[in-house]
Amino acid sequence: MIDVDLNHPGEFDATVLRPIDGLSGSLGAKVYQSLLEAILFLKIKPGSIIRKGDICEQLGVSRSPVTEAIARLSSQGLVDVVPQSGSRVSFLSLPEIREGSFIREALEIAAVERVAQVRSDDQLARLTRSLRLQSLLVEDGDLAGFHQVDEEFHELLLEATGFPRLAQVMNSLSMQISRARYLLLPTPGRVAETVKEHAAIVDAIEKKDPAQATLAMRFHLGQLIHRIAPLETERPELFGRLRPTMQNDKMAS
Amino acid sequence: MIDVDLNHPGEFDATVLRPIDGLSGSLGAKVYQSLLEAILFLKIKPGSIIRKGDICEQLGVSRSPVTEAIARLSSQGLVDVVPQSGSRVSFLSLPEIREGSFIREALEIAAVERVAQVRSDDQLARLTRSLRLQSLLVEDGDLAGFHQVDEEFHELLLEATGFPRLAQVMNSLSMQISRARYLLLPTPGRVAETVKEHAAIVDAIEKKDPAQATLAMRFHLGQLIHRIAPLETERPELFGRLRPTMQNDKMAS
DNA sequence: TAGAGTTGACTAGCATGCAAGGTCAACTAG
DNA sequence: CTAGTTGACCTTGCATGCTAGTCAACTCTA
Repeated sequence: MIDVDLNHPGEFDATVLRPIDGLSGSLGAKVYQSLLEAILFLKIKPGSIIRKGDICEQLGVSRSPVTEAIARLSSQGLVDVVPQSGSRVSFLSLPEIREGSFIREALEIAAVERVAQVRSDDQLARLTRSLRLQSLLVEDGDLAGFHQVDEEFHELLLEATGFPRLAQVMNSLSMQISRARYLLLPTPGRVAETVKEHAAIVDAIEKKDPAQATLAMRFHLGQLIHRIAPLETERPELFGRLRPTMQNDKMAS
Repeated sequence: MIDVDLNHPGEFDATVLRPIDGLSGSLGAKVYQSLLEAILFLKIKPGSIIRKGDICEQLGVSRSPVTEAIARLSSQGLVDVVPQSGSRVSFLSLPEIREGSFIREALEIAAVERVAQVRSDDQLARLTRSLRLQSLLVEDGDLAGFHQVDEEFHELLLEATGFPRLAQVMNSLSMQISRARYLLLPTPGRVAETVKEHAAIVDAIEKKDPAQATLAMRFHLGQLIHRIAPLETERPELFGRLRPTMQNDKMAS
């Protein structure tokens, strides 16, 4: 009776939303950040129905900023909203994750290819420093810290292209991946390999060898999808059983 | 006196917005489409101040759907909105256009590389057909029609990857480019070259030669930025004199 | 008993009133 | 005449009442 039926996913536990007090920006932006964090860290399970009214009550705001935030999440594919009916956190979808990986690969490879050509010594130094920090964290077994620095490393690479918005774009495009990635507890063995792969990338950048950098990055990113794919059978409840009804949103960005 | 001062850009001419009657989706979606068209086709000039109240009046809707539409346009960089002050259509910015071109190049090159490997005969046939159509339109001197088919050709390529959202993503990312591209009246000489470049891409895809396809696409896309760059001096009024105050929108996607 | 039709409760979307903040111009003081 | 100040107007952002559409449960009928 209390058993969870996926067709009737219980309303999400109310207390998972971070209060918006410490956040910056407009109310809508605060609500967005709070919801985004909850969804990315899977504090709200894929498939959960979200009621605007509940969120209003929890966060102590009216429906306007909540609507704004949900619209944004919807445009990023994290929330499916059915007009006049309801909204739910989107399921994970392996096809969509593959597509996201393809896009991410395309952008990061192009970025690293460019960086290998135009890098400054200062940028190289920053990458090398990040690399040393990664080794340190691995030795200490600080997996959470490593995950953080790992993301920063990729951001550093993207910013080194001289295109400031590139990192933002990548971030908003690969949120599906971020969510899946959160499921992959980093293992000591894997992080060591990751550092090696990062080192290969930095090495190629140092030598200003675009072709080599491209190869290293391609290999590195290829690892991720191989680790994500098994999740579909391991955690089927996070993936929609049937393809999420990809309705053609006329307003889709 | 009637002369336009860029610091006081007159409100945009009211009649440029297509009525929302013939459009589909929610009211917000309709307003979005109407505004998007007006901005992309430069019916509203960059730098123009847009007042939600005016738009409400013109389209006969309330502020809610207009706000929704503008929020969306803002997230795509087509509108700059200053809280409690006003909104304006963003200026063109060569750095941003370069960044957009970089992203577009990365994605289209990756796409064509993949298509050259996994294409079906049917997909190749569609591309070839588009190519023939292009030649036809060039012979007829139908430049407007060519522009349309040109865009469809690139969409066709992206869809051939098997990633349905890729074309959408590209579209929303390269709206700055679309706007700049609209300024480049296609010339008979240029379209002929374009067809040749397209033919080179299709040829490589036919031979399933990813490396060649990549090169051909890279060359093809490289032409665009070379033609856009001079616009900054030819049409300075469309580019912000000072860098648009890229405020760090906390909600930026 | 099974199925179709109806009804009711719930949702998101829309309209509109209100408040907070910013801009600009006129006015005042030096 | 110029610089600083102040105040009114105008904008967006937020709150809230209302509308319409959807889904599910229930009832009536075959």
